[in-house]
Formats: sequence, C-alpha cells, structure tokens
Amino acid sequence: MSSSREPLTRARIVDAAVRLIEREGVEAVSMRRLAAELGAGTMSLYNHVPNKAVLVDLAAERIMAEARPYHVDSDDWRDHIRAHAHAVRALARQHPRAFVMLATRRLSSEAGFRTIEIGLMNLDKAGFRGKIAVGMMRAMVSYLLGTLMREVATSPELGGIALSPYEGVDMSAFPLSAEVLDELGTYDHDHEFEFGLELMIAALERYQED
Amino acid sequence: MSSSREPLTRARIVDAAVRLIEREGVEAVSMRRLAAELGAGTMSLYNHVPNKAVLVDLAAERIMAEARPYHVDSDDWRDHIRAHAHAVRALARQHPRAFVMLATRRLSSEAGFRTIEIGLMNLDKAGFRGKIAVGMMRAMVSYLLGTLMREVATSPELGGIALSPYEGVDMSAFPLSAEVLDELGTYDHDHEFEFGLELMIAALERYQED
DNA sequence: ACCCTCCTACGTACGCCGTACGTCGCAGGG
DNA sequence: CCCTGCGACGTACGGCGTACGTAGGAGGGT
Repeated sequence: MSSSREPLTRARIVDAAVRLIEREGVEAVSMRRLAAELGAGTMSLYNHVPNKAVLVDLAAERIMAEARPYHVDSDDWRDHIRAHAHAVRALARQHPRAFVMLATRRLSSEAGFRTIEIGLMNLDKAGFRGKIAVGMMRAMVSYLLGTLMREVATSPELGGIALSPYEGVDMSAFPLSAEVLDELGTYDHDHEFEFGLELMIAALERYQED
Repeated sequence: MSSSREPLTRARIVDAAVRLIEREGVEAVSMRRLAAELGAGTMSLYNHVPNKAVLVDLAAERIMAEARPYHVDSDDWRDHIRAHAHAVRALARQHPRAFVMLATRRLSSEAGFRTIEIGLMNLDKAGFRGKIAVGMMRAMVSYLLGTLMREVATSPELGGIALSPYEGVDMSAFPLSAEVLDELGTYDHDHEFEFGLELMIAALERYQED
C-alpha cells in the first residue's frame, strides 16, 4: 500500500472519511475501517482527531465547502432564486448519502453565512428586506430541505420516505388517492422540484403586490 | 420487577421501544437495554421481532398511528389546510426525538394513505384535482417536512441545523446578513411556521386564479 | 397416562464498534 | 551524548446485533 508511507494527517483522514461517506454512507464510517483504508493503526487516528463525532463534523464541513459558485445572467430576481435553488439541489444530488447528515448537522458558520447572504441578496432584489426577508428565506430553506430530503433520501436502498402504494391496502377507503394512484406511485424529481420552486416564487410575487 | 411476570409480547416490546425513543432518542435503543427494561433475556425479544430494524419500524408506525383526528368547523379550504398542517406539526412536537427517524423512514401504507387522502380532500375543496393536486400536496409535504426538521431537530442537544451566528465570523463580508443579525439569531417557531404556511396557501390561491 | 410436537425463553459466543491507556521508537534540541 | 516530546500502535474494556443451541413447559393425540 503506497499510501501507508505518507504521514498521517488530519487532512488525509478527513479525505478518507469523505470518500467513504460518499461511497457507502455515514453509517459505514468506523475508526477501524478508516485506519485500515489508510494503512494505519486504528488508534493513530486519535493523534489527529479527538473523536469520531468531530471527524464526521469535519467531513460534513468539507463537503459543504465544495458548493460550487455559479453565475446568473439575468436581472430578474426570480432567475437568481431559481439558480440558487438549483445550486443547492446540485449539491444534494452530488452527495446523496451525505445529505441527511448535512441537513441534520449544525452548519459551519462560514459556509452558512455565504448561503444566507446570497439568499438575502436575491430577496433584496425582489424588494424584500429585514424581518420579512428572513422569514421568506427560512420558508425557502424549509421547502428546499424538505424536497431534497424527499428526493435524495427516497431511493429504496437509502431507506427513504417514499410511499409505496401497492401493498395490499384497501383503496376503497381512499377514493381520491385511488383516482391518482398512478401519480402517487411515480416520481419525476426534476419536474416536482421545478413545480414546487415556482409555487414558492409565486407566493413571493403575491406578497410583492401588497 | 412486577412487569417481568407478564409474558413477552410484540406489543409490549414495541411499547417499551417507543417509550425509550421518546425518552432518549432512537440511538439509545438497543436490544439488550430493551430486554433489561422488560426484565427479560436479550434473545427472547427475537421470538417476537425478527431484528432491530423491524422493531424500530414498528415503533415508528406506532408513533405515526398516534396522530390525532381533528375537526374543522369551516367551509373554507384554507382552514382545512391550516388544520392539517397544525396536526402534523403537533405530532412532530410531541415526538421531537422521533421525528427525524419518521421523516427518514418509509411510511406505513395505511397511515400514509390516510394523510394523503386528507390532503387531497382539502385541495379538492380548493378546486385542484388530479396531477396538479398531487404536485401541490407534495410541495406542501416538502415544506412541512422542512420546517419541522428545522424546528424539531434544531434544539442543540438534538444536534440541529440552526445557525449560531456569533462565532467569530467576519460579518463585514456579509452586509445584508449583518443588518438582520438579530433576526437570524432568533427563532420564533410558532410565527415562522404560520408565516411559511400562509406563504404556501398564498401560492395555491394564485394558481387558483388561472 | 403417555408421548410428541412446538413455542418461548434464555445463555453463549462471534465479530463488530468507540476509545482509554500504556508503550515504543524516533526526531529534535541541549 | 542524553533528554524530551510526539506520533504510531497494541491491548483491553464495555458496549452492540444476532446466529445458534438448549431447555422447559403447554397443548393435543392416542
């Protein structure tokens, strides 16, 4: 193992953790396994990282920091909000196995504020400021968090929240559901994301009129 | 231990699991501990439950089934949607330590369809049917899932997604955030939930006009 | 009355886990 | 030359889920 010659570093350890998380999910991460992957003794990791929880935090921050900057070629605030939402979605889709972990964890302040600031700028363009802008941003975050949880944590092997409609349920008790059973069993995540996003934007526009 | 005389039952085991989850969270659940709590041998549990994952599923379903029916005294579809959203929120707040688990798990079909059917009924009242109603319901679910994740998984000891703004970040790089720093550090979950909910309803109303 | 079957309870053991602690070897400075 | 300090590592403890084997009792058939 060539890598076993390199000295152990916090960076190398976090790297390995991120790779492992992306490949097999957080629950696959263990100190022993990580050490083995690095060709090192288990306890050597503790010279660089105080414990597993911190290590996972560091991995989460590293993934968060990967968020790509993006450029929008438009003056319409709607396009900026759309671009921002798509960027968040892209991050979630690049790291499906890490998303729940990220969503459940306290954001690192730096990356958090970068995102918040962008959100506030976009709402500012739409004419929303101060308290109300914060409320709207939070509603947007909630929507994004929710859809992406549904999209990304939905694939069966990740253990998701999807409904699996055809499991011996007596549908006669649920007439309206029965009518749209096909829709309920189908997921077009692109389309759903777009639909919900436009719904949110429509809501903002409505507030703009007052 | 008086309870150790009772015969072991699936129901008794699931009950104990639910209690433990509510008291200390899913991660505190272990077969050994559960058995000890029931005054039984660890392996005896396996006569009633195939493995821990299924046991946790059963506990999740049991909690889900606790959802209280509610009555709305109004003809306005908005009030029905509000009531439904509040019911979901109440469930989440009654089981904060279980919510992330519930949100991450495949819903039991029965309870799932009950909720879906109510959602579809409410949207039907507003004049939305078929595919578009499904889309709207999913957007609502996303919003609810998101806000409630933020609300319920936010308390520090549960390891949440809240921002904690005052941690040596150079705010001069984030002027808009700096302006509303107080807002960002404050959480009024009642108010935020209501605000986001009205935002969603406003969006639906807008679609109604077309 | 007998036995046979089946179900439940339980003990043991294996292979994982996180990590406290102690030791060893080596690099650097005096 | 030795001393100090630090990184790497082995061992060990107490936890975990669960495969497997056994023992005991309850119920039914004869």
